[in-house]
Amino acid sequence: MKYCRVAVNSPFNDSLLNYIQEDKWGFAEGDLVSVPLGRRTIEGCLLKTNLSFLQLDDSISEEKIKPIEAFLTREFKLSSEEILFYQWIASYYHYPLGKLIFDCLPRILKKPHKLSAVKGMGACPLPTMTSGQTAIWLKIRKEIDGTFKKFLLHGVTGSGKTIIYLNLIQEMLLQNKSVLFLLPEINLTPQFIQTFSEYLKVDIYPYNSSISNSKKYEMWKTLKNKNEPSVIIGVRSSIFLPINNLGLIIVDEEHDHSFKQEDRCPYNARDLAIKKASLLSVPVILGSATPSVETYYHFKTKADENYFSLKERVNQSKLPFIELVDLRKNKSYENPEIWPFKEHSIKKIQEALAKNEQVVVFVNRLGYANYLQCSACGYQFYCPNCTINLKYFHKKNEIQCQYCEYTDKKPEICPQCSNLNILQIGFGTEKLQQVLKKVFPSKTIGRFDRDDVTTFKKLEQRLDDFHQGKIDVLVGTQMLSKGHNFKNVNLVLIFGVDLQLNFPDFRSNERAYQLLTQISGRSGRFGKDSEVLIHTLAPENRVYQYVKDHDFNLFYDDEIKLRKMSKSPPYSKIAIIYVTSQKQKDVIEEAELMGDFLKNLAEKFFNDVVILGPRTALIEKKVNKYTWVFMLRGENINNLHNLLSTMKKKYIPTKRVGIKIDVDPYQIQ
DNA sequence: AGCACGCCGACT
DNA sequence: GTCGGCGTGCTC
Repeated sequence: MKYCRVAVNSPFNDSLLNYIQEDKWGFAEGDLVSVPLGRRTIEGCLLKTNLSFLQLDDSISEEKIKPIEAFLTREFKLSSEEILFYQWIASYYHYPLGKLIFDCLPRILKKPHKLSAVKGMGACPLPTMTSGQTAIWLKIRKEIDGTFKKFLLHGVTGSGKTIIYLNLIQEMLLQNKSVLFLLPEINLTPQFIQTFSEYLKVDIYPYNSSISNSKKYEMWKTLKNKNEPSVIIGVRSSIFLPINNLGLIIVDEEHDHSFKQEDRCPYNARDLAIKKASLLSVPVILGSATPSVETYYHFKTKADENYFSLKERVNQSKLPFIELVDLRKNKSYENPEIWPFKEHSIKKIQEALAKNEQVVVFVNRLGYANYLQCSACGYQFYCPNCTINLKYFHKKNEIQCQYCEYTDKKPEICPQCSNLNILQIGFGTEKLQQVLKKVFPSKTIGRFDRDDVTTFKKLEQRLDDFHQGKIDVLVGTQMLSKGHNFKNVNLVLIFGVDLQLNFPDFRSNERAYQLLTQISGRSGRFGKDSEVLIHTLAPENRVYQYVKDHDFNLFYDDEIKLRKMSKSPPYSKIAIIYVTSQKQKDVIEEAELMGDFLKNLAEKFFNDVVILGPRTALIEKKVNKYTWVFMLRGENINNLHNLLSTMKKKYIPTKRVGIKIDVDPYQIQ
């Protein structure tokens, strides 16, 4: 009897099960099959075939093993490189291999669909580069020789990183190799599709959540076999696309947290890009105006020769002048009509609009008021399903939870003391938009957040309207901050970053610095004197000063000292364990037991690993599920990994709780 | 993760 | 009686 090892789409036994391999099928490694599990049939991928019973490493009795049922498809299978890639990810993130594979693959379809790529025109010759750009291009070009190498392109906002990418991509295409271009969010796709198709004469494939499953499936099949070079512009999940003749991976905005997947397997696509490049022996280029502290540290201490920086903007434009608007001053007179704007900020907007320029207003919060509170008794309106305040939306006249579906009508009276005066605390995009509408009734004030821009189509439309000047002031969240090239914006206003700085997390300074620099970068990209107004209650905070001075190095030097002192990454590795259940009692009990187990294990075998917790998650209850967390920090990566795998193998929960491991977490929830 | 089984209280 | 909520055990 022949057996095989199958990674199945079920968490049972860490997704690795054994099945009988009947000769009639002609199965091989990488084949996608359907297998029986209990009373149902699930998907599986063959990892090892032609094994004898003795070669199965599990202790399992022979009579339990059932035969594989059939092929899922015969027109698609995983290559050995893909399996190696998935195996590495599964072990690094402590996630079941079979679950990972079927999380990543598109749904296998029976009937084929038509796939259309964007046909690159290649009509224009590449724009001439500045001497700085040329120098970097020549150096990287010389280094790209079909081996694994990584490069960091650190160029200030508006320094023209894209032109360098374009030249390198063209170089690859001439060698008949394809290029994978990763960007953090779907938002940036239209812009890059447009630029790339203008200059490159190849098929360009966008890959993101707006692509239907059938298109995704066709893309996987096509790219697996395609010999002509092409360019794929994709979000994080495109790192799994099997590209036949891949020659280069570019990760633009490498610092961006959108590369980190939070649900299912919590991978970071930037780190996977580096891993994939090394497995395939191809170069990888990371680009950013605000590199992550860890990336920068790596290049500065280990690969300085592959670090390249662009310190000047192109188009004769200068970096914007940054003014810190102190919200604490002039407490004596606040104009309630324009709150939270200051007279000064309104005047600045007025001046910009008078010059027929456009303005971007950033606030990292949705809605009208962040929460409501009774002025008499202090009662706050909480979500019944989550430990969070309900947000107030003015136009809908509702209070809403941001984690679950819960909504209620705006209360007119305090349910606790019947007081009629309910205060609106904090502000979001809707509020700023409304204030500006009142102040500038003849202007168009647009909004750009996930409350207002719900589909990719609307997103394209809204951006297009702004580019064409149909919107004068655009008020938006994070969505607005990344990589956009607005030609007529020379004034940007920023609100609410103080909150980010107060986040209890070792990355809060870094996040705030990146956010401020990126949004500021939307101002004055096309050769004018430009300005940014940052509204803050803490202008003396050093992060604001570094942003004001456009000084990455000072920020970094300061931050890396803090990291060293607190033994945070890059001086250590971090993992988080989340314990969840509908029952608070179960979560606490289980977390206590797991804590004892982990601390005991660390003490005996992994001395350098520090275990913090258990404590409640930042938001303890979300959609009626309670979460408690541990943070594990170790200087030796192997010890941290061994501790996690030992826990997974040996620890038997006494309660029915969910356990999730997050290696290299981005934010500690 | 599903799915079944079996135990219990509530409802006509 | 029997419907359904949920605790528990099992799946190569």
